[in-house]
Amino acid sequence: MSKYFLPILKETPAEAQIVSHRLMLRAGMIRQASSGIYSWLPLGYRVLRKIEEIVHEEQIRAGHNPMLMPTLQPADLWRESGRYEDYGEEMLRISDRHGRDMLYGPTNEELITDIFRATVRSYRELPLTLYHVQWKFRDEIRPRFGVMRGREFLMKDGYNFDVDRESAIHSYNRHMVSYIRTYERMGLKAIPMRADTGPIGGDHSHEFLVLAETGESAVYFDNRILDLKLGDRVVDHDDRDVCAAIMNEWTGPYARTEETHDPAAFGKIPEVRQTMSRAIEVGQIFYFGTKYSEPMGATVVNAEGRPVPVHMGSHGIGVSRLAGAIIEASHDDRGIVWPESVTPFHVGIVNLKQGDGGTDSASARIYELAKGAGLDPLYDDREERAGAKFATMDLIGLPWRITVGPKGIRSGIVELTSRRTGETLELEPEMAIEKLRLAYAGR
RNA sequence: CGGGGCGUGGCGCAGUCUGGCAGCGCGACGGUUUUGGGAACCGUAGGUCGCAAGUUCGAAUCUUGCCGUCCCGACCA
Repeated sequence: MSKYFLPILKETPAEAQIVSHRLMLRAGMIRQASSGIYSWLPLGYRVLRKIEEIVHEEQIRAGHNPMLMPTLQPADLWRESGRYEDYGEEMLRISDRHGRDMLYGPTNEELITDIFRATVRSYRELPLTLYHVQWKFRDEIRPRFGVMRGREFLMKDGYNFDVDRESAIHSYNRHMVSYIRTYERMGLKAIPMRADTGPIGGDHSHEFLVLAETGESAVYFDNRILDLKLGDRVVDHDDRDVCAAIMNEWTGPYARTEETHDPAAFGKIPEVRQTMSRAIEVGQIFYFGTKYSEPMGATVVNAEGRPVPVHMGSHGIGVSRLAGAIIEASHDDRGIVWPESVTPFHVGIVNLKQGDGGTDSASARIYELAKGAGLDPLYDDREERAGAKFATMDLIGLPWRITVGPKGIRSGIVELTSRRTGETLELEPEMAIEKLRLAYAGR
């Protein structure tokens, strides 16, 4: 820690209104550059990358192709789809030195469709799903809540291309499955809810919402949906029936946002299961048919040899927003409580008596043992009192802490403490590392 | 865009009404004593008081304009 950049704040910055924003600032994860635009400091950047990595793994598992498109796009493509005017003030428009109209991409349907139409000719090259994780800019009227509603934000956005509606619906269902697993892995209970389609358009859409007091959306649902779990279920993402069954399982119980809420249908649920809450939107999937492929001429030749516009869908996960959403869902009065899967470090090592030969060498050895076991440790080797070190560890929310004290180390014992439960075990260092290795296995 | 705040050292704030040496707490740095839940003492550094113009002998303070930022509303894949 003496070599790390971790600017902890004892006092809460005045501008932060919600708990995730306060904790991210206090834990030195982010720093505001301007309204709705943030720098990700080393600790925050670690979390952001872990979230992004889980997103990638689950996309690739579902058979989707990672790529990277630019943030700056030519305006002409957007004129072609008709959205250059439609998108309005929320789109940041820029011109280059030659006076060409450019824009900072708020989404990528136009660009991906342009790539597709230039390269794909036959239905035999379908189905195809391309995605990337890239920074977006939407010039919100009023950014707020830190990274939860920023203007610049990191988003995974994907686009599927299918020969007909039936295939595209399978792509939709497959995305539902991959998204459910993605959120589960982050320790979140994200509920798919029927959604409005907004300016992206289309007639088939679900949003994924994480329950949180501070959420911007009011939601209504049958609490049976909270019991659903994908867990370790092995899923063949190419199997239409399997994906459709999971889709039906998760969209069976009533779950709607304010915008699509149907009080009559909600009223038919047994009263004890009727639940109202606030929630944070962390993703959305759409099927929009030929909305972009028709005006932009993205066609393939079908099995009968005739050109047909491809059926498309798009899907988004708010990667940077998730960092905030996870904190909203997992914190206590002392600080953040990271799920094992996204924690910036696996274990914090607290040397209670810095400068004591016994604790110094034991702490250094445990640090090396942890690294040898494939773990990321953070060693608090600062000349601070124990209380300050504990408070820092609690604030930054690492799931585990190893405490190295002079009394214990004389008999070769350290303490392994869970951030979530506070439970403490007294163990030899090797045993503590072994327990951690098992706790993180598969994450 | 409408309404309401705020802008003074890294952070949190007082000082502005009523013009007169730019302050407090935390943090940082150095030293000493400490070390099992945010230590104590001594010392040090750090400020174009958001920017510009104006009024005045004199402006953080008054006037005007601008900028930034936060909150409520409208907006929001």
